[in-house]
Amino acid sequence: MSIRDAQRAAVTEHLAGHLLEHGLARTSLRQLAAAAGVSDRMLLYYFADKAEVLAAAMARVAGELSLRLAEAIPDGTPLKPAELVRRAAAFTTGAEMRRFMRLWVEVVAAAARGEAPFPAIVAQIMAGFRDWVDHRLDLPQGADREGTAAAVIAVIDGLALVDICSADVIAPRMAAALSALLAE
Amino acid sequence: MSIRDAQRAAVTEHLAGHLLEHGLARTSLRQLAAAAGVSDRMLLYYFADKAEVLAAAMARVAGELSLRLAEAIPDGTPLKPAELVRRAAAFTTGAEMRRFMRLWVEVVAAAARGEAPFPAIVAQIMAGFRDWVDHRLDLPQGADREGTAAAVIAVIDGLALVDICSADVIAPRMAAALSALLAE
DNA sequence: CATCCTCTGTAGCAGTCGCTACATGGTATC
DNA sequence: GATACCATGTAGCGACTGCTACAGAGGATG
Repeated sequence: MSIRDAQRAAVTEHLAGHLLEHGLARTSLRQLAAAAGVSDRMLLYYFADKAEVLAAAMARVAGELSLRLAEAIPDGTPLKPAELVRRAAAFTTGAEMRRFMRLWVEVVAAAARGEAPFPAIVAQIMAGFRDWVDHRLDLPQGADREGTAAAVIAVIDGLALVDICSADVIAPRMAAALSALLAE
Repeated sequence: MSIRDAQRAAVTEHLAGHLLEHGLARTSLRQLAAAAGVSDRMLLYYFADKAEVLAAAMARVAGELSLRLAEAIPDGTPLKPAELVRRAAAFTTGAEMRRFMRLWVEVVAAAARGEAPFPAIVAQIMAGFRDWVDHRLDLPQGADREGTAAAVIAVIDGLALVDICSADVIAPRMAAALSALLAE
């Protein structure tokens, strides 16, 4: 592996950490470079442009997220939707996962604004979510798997959205109340 | 009313429309001024600074949103949480309300980023949502009203979040699947 | 008529943005 | 040793950002 490739990997890791810590708040090239401990000039030597920088960092974040999701709820035994929502909600509202979810909401908003490279990133991560849910969903024949998977994701993401804009810690109470609302 | 106040009101209305149409994508002072049909110089004559411009426009949007919510589901007879979610979801995923919800998600993300004046705006709108839900919620004694209200809001917002980053129209299927997941 | 205040256009400031031209030291290859 | 390429720093470009200084037009008031 060339020096360039090694640096590229190291920088990507630092940037992923920076994004998880600060969200999309400090993402000018100069700020990203400072966070990664290199010059902005070198950032654009390792990557073609800013979009590629962010795409690489977000791909890394998505990889970590994917690992944790798979680890938190293995795909051995399918779960009824309500139970899947309960367990996923308990996981994603946990202290460690909040920064992932917060960044995710910010990235979705950036994608909605059409800001490159976020639309493509969001499409990819969202496909990953759908797969994750689909592999863990126990649904009767004839049910709308795709619609149900989307609904499960919506509930999880909704909890994150409300969580990041609430001053006090409301997530556990939301999750509990939600659990009571679900069938079975 | 002075010319300044009249212009201020007219400009605010144009800006609210601009935000609803384009989200937070085109919100530099010069772009906002062009959308309102005035010069950027005048925008800063009518308002103190950019934060006040956005705050005024968002207040107007919030007012419209509030009117429509109150109109869509009057607060005469309280509803069970599941039924409230169903009816609210059916309303907010409608074609006309999507732009409101999309803007809302973007504003929440901006607030999460700490970008003035969005944190204050989000706190205010969120309080309005909580009130709206609270006045329409039929809950047994002893239940966690605040937590349940937050959960209802989370579900609604989650549908919006998934909706704005989905290429095809998935909202109705999500809403239907969600309805099936809810108790009763 | 003189003076003041409200309104508005012109021009531009200082800062940040993404990105690039250029030079240079080092290393590998011939 | 000559040549070519990799890696990196310096410096800065042009565009855009939020915002402001200044001047002038026009009407109201003395």
